Amino acid sequence: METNGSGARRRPTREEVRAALLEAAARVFARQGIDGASVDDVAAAAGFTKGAVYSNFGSKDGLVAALLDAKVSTYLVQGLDAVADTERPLAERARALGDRLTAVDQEQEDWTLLFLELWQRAVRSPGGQEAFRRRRRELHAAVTQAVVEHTDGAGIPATLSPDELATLLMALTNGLALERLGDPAAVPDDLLGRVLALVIGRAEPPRP
Amino acid sequence: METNGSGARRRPTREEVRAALLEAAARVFARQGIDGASVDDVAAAAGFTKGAVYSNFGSKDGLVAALLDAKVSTYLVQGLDAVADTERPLAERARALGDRLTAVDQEQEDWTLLFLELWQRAVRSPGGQEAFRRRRRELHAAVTQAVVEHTDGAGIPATLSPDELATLLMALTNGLALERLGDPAAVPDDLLGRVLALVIGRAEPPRP
DNA sequence: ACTACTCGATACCGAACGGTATCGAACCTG
DNA sequence: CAGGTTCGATACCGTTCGGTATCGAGTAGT
Repeated sequence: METNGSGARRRPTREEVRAALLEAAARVFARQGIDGASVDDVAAAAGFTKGAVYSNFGSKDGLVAALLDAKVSTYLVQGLDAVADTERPLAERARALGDRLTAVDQEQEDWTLLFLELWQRAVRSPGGQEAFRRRRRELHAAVTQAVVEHTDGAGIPATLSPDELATLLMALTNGLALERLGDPAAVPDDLLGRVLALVIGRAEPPRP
Repeated sequence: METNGSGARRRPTREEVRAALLEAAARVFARQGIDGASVDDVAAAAGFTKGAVYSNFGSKDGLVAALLDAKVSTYLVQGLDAVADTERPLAERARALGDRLTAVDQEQEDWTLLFLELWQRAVRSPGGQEAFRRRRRELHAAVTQAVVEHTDGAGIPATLSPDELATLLMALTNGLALERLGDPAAVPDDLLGRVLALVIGRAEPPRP
């Protein structure tokens, strides 16, 4: 099974190679852009050569698709986890959610940039549009359900359905991330949370 | 290309050529992406060849920069014009503004896509970052001032400063446009207007 | 230990692109 | 009409990149 230890050179597992390539792709693509980075660049950043990429992913598009899959699922998990604790009052929960999403955006810095580019590619490519929209709907549905569970019975404004609230939440998160990309200082850390609390807790008076 | 009334072949003005190239660039870049479209493609779409582009803009980046300038100013004019009429009540004005911005996004369809790509480029390029941030601040300042003028004395929530309201407005517009890009049906036309009215007119009760 | 197989490394190809040098026709000027 | 200038058309170059065919070291089965 393994000729590990001292002396013998071990060949990395296929999974190890895959993971290393994906991680390198995320870094390099985010920094240089997907079109701006060559397959050689990505492979080299992972300590391999082109051959490894084509052996594992078939094409550059295959690598991009795999990266999209990995990242989107990560995003969904993060989002759901952020709204997991159903203990505190609603407005406070909204504020916590905003802070959490903001923190995610900030710690992953250039991931936003890559996310935008993946979005563009998906919209532009004829085949990818369908798959992307399916993923998008899944995420939307998950967020909507979470919204329903959290706001059930609470005094949220009737002007916004849970469905629309989910859309608003996603749009706001992405929009603020975009804004922060252009000018990090222009977007306070707690802005998202305050806006969410404002929209959600409309029935309650503001407590300074 | 065109024959004049007197029978002689007329050469188009330099300004005509410039305008035609910019218009073609907006179309072609939006559809194929900036990196995805060659200088030949753009020139051909305008009825010219590469030579015209390099004679007028010096480089592909020069063309992109000129296009950015033209489009951003258009955007600002549209936005300011949308909030121009200061007659109607505030909430109603907010709703009208939302509808107007939404309409702009919809009629220019793939402009959003191009806008995103320009944004990316600006953030990524070392020199462009500064110029882009300057433009961004100008736009933000203009929007902030408009917000101050419109909400002066009205009962807007103290949780959001005019500055933050401007950021929120821009982020929301872009975020919803992004969302609509992925799934046009998921974003109702009047959502932006309703949310704005909700945030702005927090003091007033909702009128169905 | 021999053999068959896996899979990344290497060398290479054809195409596409940005950019440039040059050419020639359309326009000024006198 | 003549000479000069502008400016887009054309041909061409160097480079880069995605993709492929092939090779060879490491691995597993017997």
